[in-house]
Amino acid sequence: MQHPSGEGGTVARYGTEHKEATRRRIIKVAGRRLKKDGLDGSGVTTLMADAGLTNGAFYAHFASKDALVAATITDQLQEQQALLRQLADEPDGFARFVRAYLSPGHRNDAESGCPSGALLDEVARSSPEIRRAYSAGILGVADDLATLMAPGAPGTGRRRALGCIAILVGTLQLARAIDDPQESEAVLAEGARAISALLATPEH
Amino acid sequence: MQHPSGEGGTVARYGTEHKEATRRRIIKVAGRRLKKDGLDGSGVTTLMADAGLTNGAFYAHFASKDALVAATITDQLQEQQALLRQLADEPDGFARFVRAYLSPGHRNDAESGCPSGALLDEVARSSPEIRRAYSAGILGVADDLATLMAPGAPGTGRRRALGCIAILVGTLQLARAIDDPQESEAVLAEGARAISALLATPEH
DNA sequence: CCTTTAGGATTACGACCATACTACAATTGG
DNA sequence: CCAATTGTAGTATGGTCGTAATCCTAAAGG
Repeated sequence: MQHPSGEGGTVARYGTEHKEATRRRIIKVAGRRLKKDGLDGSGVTTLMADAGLTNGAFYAHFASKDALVAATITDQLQEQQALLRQLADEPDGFARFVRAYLSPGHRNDAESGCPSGALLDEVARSSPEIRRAYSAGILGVADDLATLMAPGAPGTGRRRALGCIAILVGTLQLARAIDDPQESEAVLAEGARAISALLATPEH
Repeated sequence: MQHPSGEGGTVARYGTEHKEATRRRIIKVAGRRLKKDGLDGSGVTTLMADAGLTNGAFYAHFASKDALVAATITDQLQEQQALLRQLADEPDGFARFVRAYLSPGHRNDAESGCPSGALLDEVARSSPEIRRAYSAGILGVADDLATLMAPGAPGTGRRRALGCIAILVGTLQLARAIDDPQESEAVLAEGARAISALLATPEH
């Protein structure tokens, strides 16, 4: 294992970015699968098959399933952050975000939707590793959402944004769970009303 | 299977209520276990062991695990309904309910807390049988919560109550997931603010 | 151009746990 | 004391995570 006289060290036989690209592909497809079938409902074999690989290759990329879940949650929340930053450049960005979040389309497509809406109570039961990843990620999301809510005062209102996230997530989950189309859409509408009500109250 | 001449049918050798009592015991302890470890995280063997039985006896009481989960969710939501009815007789029942729901104690004790807060996103991914049980149960809860919110006008405001439930559930889940005591408590406080804001707005 | 070589993937396996089901035994009321 | 009902214990099948040995291939060097 030791190079007796050398410094050169490891020579990259594969292109340096090949492994990293594979890792990213695994994380991306795992995002969809985990949101669709849940953290406990998705097995390593299935997750790898989604990425076009077999189970054995998994542990060359991640130390454990929890490590993949943590990495995936971090990635998902960063993607959501990027979306919020993008909306910050558009007029009525916040209103458009809320409308899309509480839409029947988002309700019916958990696979490509908000990770919090799909997984929040499972995250709460998960290992510290996963909860740490979620906590750091959601605070970042909250900061960008706060900017979107009050473009004039950057850096303030993270906690108000967390309250807004709680409303959005709870509403989405309830609309998904209720097995009655009319009541489900009524829930989405009530969620939008709750957001408006929250915005109408003074900051603190 | 057909009794050729009889009406009397089955003669109960065990006290008629013995099996029913066992069934109820299973459902009660399953409520705690499922909320603690999740729907996917709890196995039939564990659930039966909690009730002091072994796995084999399970299928004398329930047709499948889904059937038990559905029965348990129905029971849990009926228990929540009973709590709300009880609070309706006391002054400031609604405010007290919200305060208890968004308390650190409830956040730290999912096992004996709200079933929606512990299981909502898993319910949304579950079989039609489970979703039906949840839907019927939560609408009952919403009706009683509506009465608690506006004691003067019974029967109205179910949808507003559903909006309130969404806020409570989302807030509780977020507070449980966040791995930072200060931010977690801030989330609980923001949830209470959101409820107040919702109450301050006109009905429709 | 061809061999060497190491990194990455495959297949196979181990130990364990899941649901579902079935004989068999224990219990208990009549 | 009988017999139905309830519970035990064990089985079947499949899925889980994680590990280990084998194979393949792409790149480096002669």
